[in-house]
Amino acid sequence: MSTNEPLDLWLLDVELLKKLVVGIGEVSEITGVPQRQIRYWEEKGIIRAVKEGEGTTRKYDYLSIKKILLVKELLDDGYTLDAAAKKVEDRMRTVTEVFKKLADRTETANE
Amino acid sequence: MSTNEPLDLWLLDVELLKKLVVGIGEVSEITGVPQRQIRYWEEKGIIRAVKEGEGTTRKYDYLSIKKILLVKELLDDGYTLDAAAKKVEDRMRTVTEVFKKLADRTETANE
DNA sequence: CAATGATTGTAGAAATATTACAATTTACGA
DNA sequence: TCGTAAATTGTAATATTTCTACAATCATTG
Repeated sequence: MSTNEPLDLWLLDVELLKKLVVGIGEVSEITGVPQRQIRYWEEKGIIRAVKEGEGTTRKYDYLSIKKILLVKELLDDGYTLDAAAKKVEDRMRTVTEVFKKLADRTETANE
Repeated sequence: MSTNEPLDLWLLDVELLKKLVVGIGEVSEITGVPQRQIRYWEEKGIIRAVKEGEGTTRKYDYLSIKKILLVKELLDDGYTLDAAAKKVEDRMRTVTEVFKKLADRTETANE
């Protein structure tokens, strides 16, 4: 399927992707979930922001945004917030695993 | 090499990746290039930020950050800023192409 | 209806980022 | 060494974005 694997790997640069954390405003724009709601979900322990220190602003990484999108989807499907959270948890486990594997692969391949 | 291609593709979600734009502070942290310098490079037309409207803050996407990292590397190697910019331009052309291909692939595979 | 879950509103303060003007440093050929 | 253009850096005043905290509003269901 892939005819140029090395370039693909270079392009992905999962290490960089992991560092890409965006502000709540952006996340809201991207996902369509209001800032207020995102903070609320965080309050409830469903989402976790990457705080970089005390008295700073929230930052969200790729996986968190993915998670927010999933929760939103499930809510639209009629799930309860807690139920959605639980279901998403399972899904994220798999994703995170693949993410790690991918990271390992590119880590050794990229330099 | 990849034993679980569908999941990999789902994980990548290039569409999402394209929307991931981060503030200049983050970019500075990630790349190690001072904010001031990033703005300067932009002034010179080497970097391009994704402004989301008039009178708003700068945002940078994955490829821009990649670019900043490349420029920085070349500068450290003794290149002139203009020379570095030119060299990076070539490299980015390839990257952008692959990026597009990747996007096409996942676009059709993900929903 | 009452109670719980989920969301939304907002003021005032804190954190981040912007612009614009200017100074400083570096590299290098005359 | 001097001049000069390139490159970087400093910063004050202003603008934008985000934070917290307290509270109100809907919706669902027993």
